Amino acid sequence: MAAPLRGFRLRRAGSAQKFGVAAGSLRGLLRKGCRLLQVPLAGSRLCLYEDGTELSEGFFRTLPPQTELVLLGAGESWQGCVSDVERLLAAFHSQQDAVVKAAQKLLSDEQAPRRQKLLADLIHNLQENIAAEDRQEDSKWFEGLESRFKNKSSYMRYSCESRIRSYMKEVNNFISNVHPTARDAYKRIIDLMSDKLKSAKYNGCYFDRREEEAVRLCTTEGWFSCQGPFDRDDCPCKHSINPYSNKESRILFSTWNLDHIIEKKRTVVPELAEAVKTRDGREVNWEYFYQLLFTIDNLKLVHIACHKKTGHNLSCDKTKIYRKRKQTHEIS
DNA sequence: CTGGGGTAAATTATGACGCC
DNA sequence: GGCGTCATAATTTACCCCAG
Repeated sequence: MAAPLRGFRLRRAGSAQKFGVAAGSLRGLLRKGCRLLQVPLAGSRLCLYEDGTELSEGFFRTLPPQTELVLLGAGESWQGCVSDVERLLAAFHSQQDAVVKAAQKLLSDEQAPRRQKLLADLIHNLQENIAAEDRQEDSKWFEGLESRFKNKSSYMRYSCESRIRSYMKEVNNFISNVHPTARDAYKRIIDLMSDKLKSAKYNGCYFDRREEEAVRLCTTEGWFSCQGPFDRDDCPCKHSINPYSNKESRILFSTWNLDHIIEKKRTVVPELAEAVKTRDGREVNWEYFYQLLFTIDNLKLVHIACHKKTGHNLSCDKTKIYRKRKQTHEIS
């Protein structure tokens, strides 16, 4: 059941030359348009010439024939043909590019490290695109990332999830060190923790700027501040970073650590194993250990300079290792 | 054939420890 | 004091598997 063909007027973002193309679906129109205008299909989209609205399959079906469209390649964008604000922004953008180019030219001949750094930082700061969220708005940000990542927030979310997942993996790996008689009980706790983690989506919310303020570690713009060494309340150096701003910041952010205040490997996991081994009829308060391992109750986001790798010499709260006895629980 | 999930190996930095 | 080795902390990368 092929949909009837309808004609449209296509052009590239930079050109006034228009082409007539007929298709019955958005996919078909994209395919034909890309072939005709010699644009790689991957990452290409169509939007209204009028105001830049991007076409979805559903929206496409509502369009009258001969609608004026712009065919965008990966990373290109079209803001629409009219708005004064858009013109102003476009003008500003082209100026900014000129400034960046000039700075880059100066930088290429610069020998003195200090001036090199100043220029590089300037370029770096001008090339931010913090507001952009989707791949097509800021394709540079996504360079080197797998194609499945469609917007910045979901990638940042993913990167947080994988960090947290690796903590769970470490709890798993510790099984071999758990006393044989305690292994089954330890495994049961692993299962409980895994389920809770899954339902919490591996706490990916920490890095996701779209999340509610209460659960994210950044501002709505994506700014993260270093929370300082594990044994201080603040960061003496006032480190901050916005991994959403550009590729370099994104990569740099991966050197920031989620530091366990009470250390995971040296303390929390061994103490959990010990608690399981010597529980002696009591019920291990696995949710306390969950907090210590996977939540910001015990995690600090720190710049690498504030990440002390020395022993923290902290131990778990002994009063929280086991559940209160059943009786007291039932009375309350 | 892509997206989602998982994992093993590689990478980088640093502290701890013993030895000469 | 300097050196090699091992352990620890944290992440990235490439790769595999499975479902739709």
